[in-house]
Amino acid sequence: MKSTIPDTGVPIAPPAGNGGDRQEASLHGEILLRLRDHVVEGNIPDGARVPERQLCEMFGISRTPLREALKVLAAEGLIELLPNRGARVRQLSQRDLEELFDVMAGLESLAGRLACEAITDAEIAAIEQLHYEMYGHYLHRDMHGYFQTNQRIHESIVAAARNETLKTAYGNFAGRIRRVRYSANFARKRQRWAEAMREHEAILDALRRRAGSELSDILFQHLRNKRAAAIEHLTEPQDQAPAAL
Amino acid sequence: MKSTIPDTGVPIAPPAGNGGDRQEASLHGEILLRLRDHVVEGNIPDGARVPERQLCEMFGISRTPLREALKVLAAEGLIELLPNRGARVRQLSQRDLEELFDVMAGLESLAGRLACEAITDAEIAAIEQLHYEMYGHYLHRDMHGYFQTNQRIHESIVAAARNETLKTAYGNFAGRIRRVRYSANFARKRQRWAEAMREHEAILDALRRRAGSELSDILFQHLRNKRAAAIEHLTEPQDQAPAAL
DNA sequence: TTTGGCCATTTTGCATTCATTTTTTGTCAT
DNA sequence: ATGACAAAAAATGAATGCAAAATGGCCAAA
Repeated sequence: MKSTIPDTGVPIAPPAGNGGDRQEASLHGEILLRLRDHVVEGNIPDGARVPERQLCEMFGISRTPLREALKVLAAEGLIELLPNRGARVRQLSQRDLEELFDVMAGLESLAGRLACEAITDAEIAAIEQLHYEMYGHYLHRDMHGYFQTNQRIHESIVAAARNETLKTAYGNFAGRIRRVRYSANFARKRQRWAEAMREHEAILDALRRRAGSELSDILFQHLRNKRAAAIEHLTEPQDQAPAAL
Repeated sequence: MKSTIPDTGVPIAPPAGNGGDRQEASLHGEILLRLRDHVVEGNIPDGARVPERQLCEMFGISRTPLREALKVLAAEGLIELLPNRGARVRQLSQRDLEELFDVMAGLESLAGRLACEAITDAEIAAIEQLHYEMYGHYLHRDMHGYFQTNQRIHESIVAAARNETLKTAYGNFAGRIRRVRYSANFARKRQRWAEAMREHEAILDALRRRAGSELSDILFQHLRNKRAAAIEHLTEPQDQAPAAL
């Protein structure tokens, strides 16, 4: 029996308006963006098989552009392609996470070093602004606000490095660990939280003095501590994390 | 066109790396490796249009797997895909090169830091061995040998970092600037060469003492100097550009 | 009840085909 | 002769078709 392919009702938002730099003329590019988001946002359970046909119906396209997008996502490390057995959302082992966090640490460390070479007073002022905003969230115990502002600070440092290649690579790696990164900040160890605030003070201080090498060290250590918190949080997820296995 | 791929019994490629795997079961994977090599080795002039048909004939396959490989190479940054106008070998501007060198510097810097955490005495001894070998090439003014050994030293440091994710990323970026990197070492400024040797002494020294932060700084500066030499060499290539390899 | 093999169905991988878009070419007018 | 315009040719983007492999079900035998 031939199941009629629903070519009319596309359940997922079509191109529509795009905010930012996300726009692709071709269909495969469009699919790539949407599929990447779909995966990063965690709509597919870890390690689950994802039949092409299902994704095709979901996006209302044929298999060719979808398969092209899958190949790219596999190259990015978001999914893995098993020969003749389809695509799976890549299951990140604890070791994978440790490695990813370290690479992120290296990239942010680099970003800090480069930022000190070129950052303007205005940019520093903007980051200071974010810092105080984040401090406010900290005082109010506003986890979500803290997380958001924290992200923006780190992104500001990366932007201040004035290196598009670095920025792109940073974005790629960040995408791979987005969910974990979020929960890492949610580790409700108040002590770690206060520690992170102090580290951010040191970051700001080094940035003001344009002390590249020093900032590099501080950022690396900061990310290393975040990594420890994340791993710790994942190792004992009895708290409230979804079992997922 | 029968695939006739010998069943090596390799069911699943290790999920650790994605770009560095040296063998693929599927045709598109095979093509990806061959095409990447083809591009990296410079068989296609910079910025030249590359008709799909031509590549298809070259590899003896149809367009589908080839196009999949092209998408991946574009995602890696080796080529660029112009909408409805085909693939071009990506032309690297001077700014692109500067950025790439800086990212490489950041990754090696990270590698050095991580290596200090886990490197064994045997590994250090091996690197020392390479170092003296390289010194021999330096004394004999053997550029090619020097380049090769130099590469192996840096790769050994990356390997000692024990981070497959880092290793893969490093390999990707290294591929993008392979030719330039080579010619960078060919800059026949004797002064720079001697300087590089001294820097390598310092690298080895810091590595012996497992001084991670210090090694991180040295490696970054070392790559920065290499970057300067490369850019300088490219800016005035009237000298003797090693165009044809 | 469990285990192993056989066959139907589904899914993947690649080739081929179809529809646009781009590029080239040929003709005509200035 | 040169430039503009139109049609032909070619290339790209996407869809479809087909063979091989994998998945799952079924039944027989231990």
